[in-house]
Amino acid sequence: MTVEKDYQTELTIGDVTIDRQDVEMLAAIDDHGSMHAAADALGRSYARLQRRVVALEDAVGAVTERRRGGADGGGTELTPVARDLLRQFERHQTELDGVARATASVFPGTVVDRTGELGTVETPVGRIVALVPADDSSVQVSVRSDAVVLSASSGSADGAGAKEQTTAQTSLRNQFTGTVAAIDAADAIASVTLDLGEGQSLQTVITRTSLERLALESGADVQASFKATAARAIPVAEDG
Amino acid sequence: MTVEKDYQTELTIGDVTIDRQDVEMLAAIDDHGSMHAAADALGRSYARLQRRVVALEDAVGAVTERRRGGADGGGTELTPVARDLLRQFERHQTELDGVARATASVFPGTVVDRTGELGTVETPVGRIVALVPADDSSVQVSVRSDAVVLSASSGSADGAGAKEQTTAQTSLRNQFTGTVAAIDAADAIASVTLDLGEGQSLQTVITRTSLERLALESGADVQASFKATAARAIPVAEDG
DNA sequence: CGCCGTTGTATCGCCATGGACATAACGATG
DNA sequence: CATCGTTATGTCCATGGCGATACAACGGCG
Repeated sequence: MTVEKDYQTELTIGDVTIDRQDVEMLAAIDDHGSMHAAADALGRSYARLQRRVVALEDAVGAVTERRRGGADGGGTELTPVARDLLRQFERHQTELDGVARATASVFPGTVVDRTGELGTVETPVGRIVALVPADDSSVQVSVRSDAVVLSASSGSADGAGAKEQTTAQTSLRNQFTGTVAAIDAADAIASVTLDLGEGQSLQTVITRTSLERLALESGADVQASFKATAARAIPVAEDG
Repeated sequence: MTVEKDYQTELTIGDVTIDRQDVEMLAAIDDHGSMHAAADALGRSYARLQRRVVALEDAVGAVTERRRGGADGGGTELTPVARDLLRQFERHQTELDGVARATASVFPGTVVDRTGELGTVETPVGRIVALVPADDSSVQVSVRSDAVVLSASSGSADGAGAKEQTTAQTSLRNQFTGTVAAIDAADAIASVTLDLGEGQSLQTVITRTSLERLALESGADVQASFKATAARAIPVAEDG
């Protein structure tokens, strides 16, 4: 039994919420130039569609310019407001698509310190500074794989010295060293799995160019860094 | 007229989708120990709630253990499967909450090169290597503020040399220099707005500790870096 | 063995959603 | 002025979601 994480995007303006169906409706009107043709194309009833357009305009303002009469009988065109709405919806959706599809690595831990939204979480692989939401002590820290920065661990300077230096001049608060456990390279993007020890692994997505530039290969040592604001702690229930 | 970006999280298992209402229902059953009490607490009808539980079990499997009879008349308890569902839903939601609340900076541009999912986008502030979805040339590049790494620009080495060196040993493909335009510091987290020139700005969220460590103040020069896999290009309609 | 409070199940009715259909208004064109 | 295809609006009806109610089944307990 597989569980699919899903979501429905929508835009709320005042007291109406525009969902995917509304967006498809507006797009169809834009495509066909009339509400009748749009309703026909969508397999919906004209009456319902027209009512919805009126409802939207009541709440949002002028969304369409509707003409009736004339040689062609009239027609309906979208206003810039409507096009802007379509753009915003599209962008909202693709943004969520992007972040929702991205894989994440999860580390169990306990919150040992807290300052405002920020906290320090004790995990098997060390302490992670992350965003901690409410007042929970038992949490899971989730790190999106597109937020993890890899850097060569075998540079000229090595060990704690290099680490100190790097953290001192960037805003990367979390830094771990690990060995490359697996590389899954596609055309332009490669997924790299790091073994951090203690049975914990960290997933990263980097470009193939970076993969080659860092000369990564299975078993190699690398440093993985990520910002505290990219790590999010999620409360976990105490029971099993 | 403000537009609120919103979304409804849900879990899809087979042919049923569990939405927030279902989750609240299960949680109420867990709280009160019986479906009657849960329906009462939620202000819903018992019949409807009971039907929903049956429907869920038809699709998901044993979600509750329902006993009838006995001194107390019986009761309903959640199975570990149900608790696991609740956890998954909660985690899914907080994950989306986290990334959806995060602000993002947007740069208009055109795709000038493409390799698989990856592409190079020409923007007013320079070229950005980003994930480009479909075959569009006119795009907007969106960079989440929690994915931007700041580093001191006024280090010992300066200019192109330092830039080359940094990019060579990390997986950060995009690097820009800018001046701090605004700092909005909260308890533990600060929002930093960079001016990249050409009327473009880049927003970043960093910890207050990093803010102090980098000695950032308005007008200071900093280097902002982000991974190509953290930048997403979104197609934009050609018309206005 | 009856009591009790719960779970199971069926049925009715209300109401919102939405399609099907009819009718009017509109305005350029012939 | 009639035509024509569209918009605008109202009415009817089917469907589904959901509350309300009723009744049976259950099983420990007094």
